[in-house]
Amino acid sequence: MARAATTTDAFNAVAEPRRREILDALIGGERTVTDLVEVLGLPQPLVSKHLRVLREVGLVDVREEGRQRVYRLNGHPLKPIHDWVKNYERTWTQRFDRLDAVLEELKEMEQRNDRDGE
Amino acid sequence: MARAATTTDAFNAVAEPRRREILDALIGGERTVTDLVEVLGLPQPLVSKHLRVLREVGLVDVREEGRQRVYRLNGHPLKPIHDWVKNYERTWTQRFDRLDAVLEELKEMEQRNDRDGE
DNA sequence: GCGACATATGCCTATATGGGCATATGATGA
DNA sequence: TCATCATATGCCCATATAGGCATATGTCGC
Repeated sequence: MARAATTTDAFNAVAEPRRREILDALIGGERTVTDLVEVLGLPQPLVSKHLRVLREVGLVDVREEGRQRVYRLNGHPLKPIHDWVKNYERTWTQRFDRLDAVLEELKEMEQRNDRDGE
Repeated sequence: MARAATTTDAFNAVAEPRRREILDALIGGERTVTDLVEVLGLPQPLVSKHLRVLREVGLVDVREEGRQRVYRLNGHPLKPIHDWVKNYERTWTQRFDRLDAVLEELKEMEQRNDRDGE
């Protein structure tokens, strides 16, 4: 099997830095494709392709306005990422580093006992 | 160009669900490769390969203990993900939905004025 | 109707992935 | 020394990606 499609997940869609840039640009409000092309400094077809991926995972919505398409952010699909990564927050929070060290040492001892006991 | 390597980023490394499972398993404390194989129910070579990726982006550290390798979680590389996705939290927080709607409408009006004014 | 504008799609290439399988490497205990 | 266990690597394949470029589609003003 190859890598999972970029349109599988928010996780996969957002692994691309340009796509994150697009979303970042949309935080400020709705943007036209041309707006985004200018902000990102990328060729228009490439931006359209990235937008397609974002659309397919539901991270953006489109609205037609004359000959332009206005893109709007929809962050909901990012919630799973937030929820997942939140569980690791204490790993880099200075305040918990000592506590973590102690807890992990305790767990190691338990595991070592379990292994030896079997 | 192809997609960025999985070892480029925590973003890319973590796009793989099995790799997230491995990290999740390591939250409970250090684990042996065999432990992980049992927990994930995957063939050992595959687990070793995923571990390699996680090692290369610094998400896990290894320690040799006899003929086993004991893997330990290192969440620090996840911080950029957390920091990035945090900016989108209000998108799915019910409490802010109304406010966001109003703000976005205001911004739309401004943009429309800007566009028409040019 | 027509030419300019805005956007999406198609086709092409290089790349490296996830997984399957066999095997190399290394440590252990008898 | 040798068989066994624990782990990592190598080779194979199918897949689809990001980007480049040309072009299709659709809309506007005139």
